[in-house]
Amino acid sequence: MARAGLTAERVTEAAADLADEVGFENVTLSALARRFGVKDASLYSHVRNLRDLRTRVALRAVEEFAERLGAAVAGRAGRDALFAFAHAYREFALERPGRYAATQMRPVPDVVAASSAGRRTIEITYATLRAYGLAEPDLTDAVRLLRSTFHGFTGLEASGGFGHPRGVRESWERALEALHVLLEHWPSADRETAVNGGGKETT
Amino acid sequence: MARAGLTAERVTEAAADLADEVGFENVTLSALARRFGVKDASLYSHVRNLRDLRTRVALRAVEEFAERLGAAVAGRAGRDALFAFAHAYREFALERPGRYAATQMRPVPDVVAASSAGRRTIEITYATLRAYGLAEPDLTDAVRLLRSTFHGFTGLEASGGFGHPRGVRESWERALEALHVLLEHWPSADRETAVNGGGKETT
DNA sequence: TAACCGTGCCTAGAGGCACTAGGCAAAGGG
DNA sequence: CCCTTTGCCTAGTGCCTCTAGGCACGGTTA
Repeated sequence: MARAGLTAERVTEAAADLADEVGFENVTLSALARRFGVKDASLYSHVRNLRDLRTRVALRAVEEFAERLGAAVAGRAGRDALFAFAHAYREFALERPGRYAATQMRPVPDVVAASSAGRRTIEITYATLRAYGLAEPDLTDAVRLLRSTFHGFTGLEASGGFGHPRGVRESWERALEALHVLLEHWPSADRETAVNGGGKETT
Repeated sequence: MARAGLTAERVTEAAADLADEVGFENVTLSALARRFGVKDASLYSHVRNLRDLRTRVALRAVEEFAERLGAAVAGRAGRDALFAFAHAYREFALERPGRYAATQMRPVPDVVAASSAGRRTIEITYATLRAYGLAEPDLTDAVRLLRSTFHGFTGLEASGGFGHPRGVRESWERALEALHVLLEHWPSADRETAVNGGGKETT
C-alpha cells in the first residue's frame, strides 16, 4: 500500500484547515484520517492524542495570528494602529474561525499563553496602545477592555448573535471610533469616591 | 425496580446543573443517566436527543439570565443601571458558566434568540442605555459594543485569559467606568466631534 | 379486589469516536 | 542484497449517542 506521507506538520495543518471548516471543537481524528485516506490509528504515530493535536493547532494558529497582528500595526501609531490592529483581528477571526477558536482554547490556555507567539500577541496589543500614553494600571485595564471587545464582538458576529438589521461592519467601525475616543479620554482611576450609596459588593 | 420519577423538566434542570459543573459542551446523556441512577436509553423518553436537551437547557438558562438582568436594572437608570446590568451579567456568567455557555449556544442560536426570554435580554440591554439618550443607529452600535465587551470579558476571565497580576475585578470596574464615560460622550456618526476637553469629570 | 392498561424504565444492539498493542512491508542505509 | 527503521495496518476496548422492543409498576375501572 502506498504511503500517505504523513508528518506531524501536515497532520496539524490539515487539522487547522478542518477546524476552519467544521469548527475547532468538531475536529475529530477519524475525520482527519478519512481526509488523508488513512486509518485512525495511523495518526497516533505523529500526534499523541486529540489533546496534543489541538494544542499543536493552537500553537500554530497563535503564531499566524501574531504575525498578522504584528504586520498590521508595524509602522503605525495611535488611531491608525488601533484600526489596523482591529481590522487584522476581526479578519483573522472571521476568515479562520477554527484557528481563531484554537487560540482561545479553553482547557489549555497556558500552553498557548506561555508560547512566544502567545506573549507576542499581548505585547503587540500593548504596543498598539502606546501612543495613547496610558500609565500602568490603566494601560492593562485598557488592553483588557480592547481584548474583551474584540473577542466578544467577533464571537457574537461569528455565531450570528447580531440579529438587528443594522450592518455589522458599520457597528464595528463605530465601536472602534468609540474606543479610540475613549482611549484618548481615558478616565483615570481616582473617582472611586464619587457616586456611591450602597454600591456593589461581590462576595 | 423503583422508578426514578424522571420528567423533561427534571432532566433539563439536572443537565443545567451538570453543565455548570463540567461545562456545557461536556454534558453527556450517559453522565446524566448515571446521575439519576438510570440507563441512558431511559432518558430518551423525556428528551428527543442530545441536541434537544441542549436546546432545553439553553432556553431555561436564557430565561433565568433575563430574569436576573431584568431584576438588576429595574428602577435604575444611567450609570446606576449600567453597573447593575454589568454586575448581574458577570455574576451569572461566572457563577453559572454552563448555563451562560448554553445561552451562547453556537449551532442553534436561533431558537434561543427567537424565544421571548432571548428577545427580553436584548430589550433589557436597550433599556439599560435609555437614559444616555442615544438615537438609532448609534443606539444599536452601543448595545453591540456593550454586549461584545461583557461577553468577551467574562469569556476571557472564565477561561483564564487574563494573566497579568492586575486584579480582574478592578479591570472590570474600570472598564465599566470607561464605558459609562464613553456612552455619555458617544461620538455621533457624522464626524469625530471632539469630545470636549476634559473627559475626566463625568457624572 | 382483581383485571387492565399506559408508560416508565429496562435489555439488546448498531454505529461513531479515542486510543492501545502488535504485525507487516516499504524506504533507505550499509 | 540484507537489515533496520518506521509508516501504516488489523484487532480490539471502552465510552458515547440513539433505536427497537419488552416487562412490570401505578393508577384506573369494573
